[in-house]
Amino acid sequence: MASWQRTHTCGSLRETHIGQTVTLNGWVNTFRAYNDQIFLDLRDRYGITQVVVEADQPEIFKLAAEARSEWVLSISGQVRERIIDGKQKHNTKLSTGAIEILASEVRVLNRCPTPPFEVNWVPQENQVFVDAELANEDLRLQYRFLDLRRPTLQRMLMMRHRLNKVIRDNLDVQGFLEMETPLLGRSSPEGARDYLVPSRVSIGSWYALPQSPQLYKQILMVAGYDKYFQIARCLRDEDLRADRQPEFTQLDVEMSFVEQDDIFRVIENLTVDIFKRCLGIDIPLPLPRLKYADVMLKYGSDKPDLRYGLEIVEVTDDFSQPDVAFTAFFEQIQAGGRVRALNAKGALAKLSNKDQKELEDVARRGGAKGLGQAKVRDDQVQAPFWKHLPAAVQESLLKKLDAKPGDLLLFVADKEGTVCQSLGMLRQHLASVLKLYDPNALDYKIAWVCDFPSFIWDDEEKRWAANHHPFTAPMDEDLDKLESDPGSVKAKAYDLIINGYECGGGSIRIHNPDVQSRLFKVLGMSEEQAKSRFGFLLDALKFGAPPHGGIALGLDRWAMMLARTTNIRDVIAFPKNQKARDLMTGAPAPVDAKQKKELGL
RNA sequence: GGGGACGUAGCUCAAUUGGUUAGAGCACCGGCCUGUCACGCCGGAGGUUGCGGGUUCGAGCCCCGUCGUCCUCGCCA
Repeated sequence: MASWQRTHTCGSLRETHIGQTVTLNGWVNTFRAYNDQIFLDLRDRYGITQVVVEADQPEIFKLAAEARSEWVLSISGQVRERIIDGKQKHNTKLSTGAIEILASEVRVLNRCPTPPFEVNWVPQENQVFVDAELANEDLRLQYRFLDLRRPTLQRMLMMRHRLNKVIRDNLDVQGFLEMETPLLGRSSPEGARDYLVPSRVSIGSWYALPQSPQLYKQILMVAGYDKYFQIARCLRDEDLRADRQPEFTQLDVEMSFVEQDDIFRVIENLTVDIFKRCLGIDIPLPLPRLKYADVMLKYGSDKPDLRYGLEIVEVTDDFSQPDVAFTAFFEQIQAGGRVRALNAKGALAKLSNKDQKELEDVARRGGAKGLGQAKVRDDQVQAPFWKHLPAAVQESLLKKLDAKPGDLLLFVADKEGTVCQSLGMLRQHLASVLKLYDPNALDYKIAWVCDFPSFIWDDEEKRWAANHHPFTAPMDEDLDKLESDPGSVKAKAYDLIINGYECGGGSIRIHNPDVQSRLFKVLGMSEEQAKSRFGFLLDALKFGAPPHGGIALGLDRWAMMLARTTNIRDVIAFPKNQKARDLMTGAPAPVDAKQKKELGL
């Protein structure tokens, strides 16, 4: 008796194999049973092959008749063309559809109870498989081993493999070394909440799991490994989102003797390679470089989706005119605020009254107290405040906003940050409801955002905080203003954005211990505090640190982009839910009293 | 920590807005069928409407609480 092990996969057999005796291993995708004949569609990750079992072989026919969805079978038999009475019966939905296996051997490798939800692959005319109807995500996460059999999840995880492979190939060619850094490290107070691990051999002391390999990679630069990368797991104990997991993966890159442009070149080279080899798309270089201040003004976000225009227009000057008799906006301006607007082109016809009402909720979610809406009609503009505006201002606004009949103009007056946030959210919302882009198209708008401010004012703590992180170098020309005017200091920091997602971020680091000390001082950190927290880094910087800098790409988000999903859990084999729980394993879970005692808890 | 949506058969969803015995498709079980291919046809089984309380003659539907899931704001250097 021949081995049960496969000679081919379920996606590999073609007309050229006709006549061969083969063995396939796989899961029962679907079955169609007659009295005297059974069709089994056998599935593995390569595809589906139809198996026919005839009643003239009673032993195997009986076995096949028992088989159900998701049983694991080994089928041996002859490959034959699907042809009946001289007529071809090919199934064009399957790449293996010209042939089938006439079973001479059926072995049940494992049985399976009726699955809690259907995971069978559904063939389509274009020979692509789609999912059966999706069950609730929590149920699917609980039975992740079944969910992972779905064709779309398999495709997305294979895409992720391709992404990792391209990264390793590309960076190797560019001369980078892949190096590992510790998971058990030291807590650093800046930034996100740490996941902590108690030490058994040093009761009362704790490790922290890394939020990123940031400090280690800088030390590697000091050590002379001038081109480093790592596909690194990072952990942050913060609340989750559709695009955020507590543990996530970064492509961590660091280089010595570089400035911003060098980092851009390396990552642009990699980006082109990734999109070419993962999707067959050509990304034109160089990537656009946008200034932080400009994108905040035009798009109300530091990670704008550039697939559509819909730019925000500054109209503070118009509402500041002395003869404007509209006090609500004027009061905001008096208080130092701004008035900005969006033109939702053609929205009057495209949006229902309910849709238009919802815009106000969106603006409120962004922090605005209200939303000024002006409907541009053929003969007039409908808005409560419009009549309070002088004709010249009306004309100026219509011109600046390029207003045409059928347009809906949306105004927000507030503090600058609030105006940006609410109009930024409105812009995103409008693009979606007005269908300004096709979410299913292979349309990628990638850009750098740079010229970030070094510091932002933390209103709660009443101090300056690092916008990026405290090792980010200020622009050379701003070094003088470090103490006198921290708010105006710009950083050598940059983000990489794709379709509205922040997919990477990095900076040139401070390699001069004096500058590093000055920066800690601005952040309100004393010499002693800095020493106790980052002493090893400050030491290292003293021992001949080369100028260096780097970047980290959020690989989960890259995988989302490439796989065209908005759910990060789709590109992670074993993700956690929104409460950071693993519904399959039940983690986190209580531990034994004995375990706790050993750890001094 | 705040806001929102959802929770009805194994799964996906209905239930004329508080009114008879809570329905359908898929899945499951049984029967029929030799060219199906997400086979088809006939039949069957399957429900503490997440849980607890309340209002009412009467609750899947209304109210309160609670648990769970997702989205979102804060947060995420």
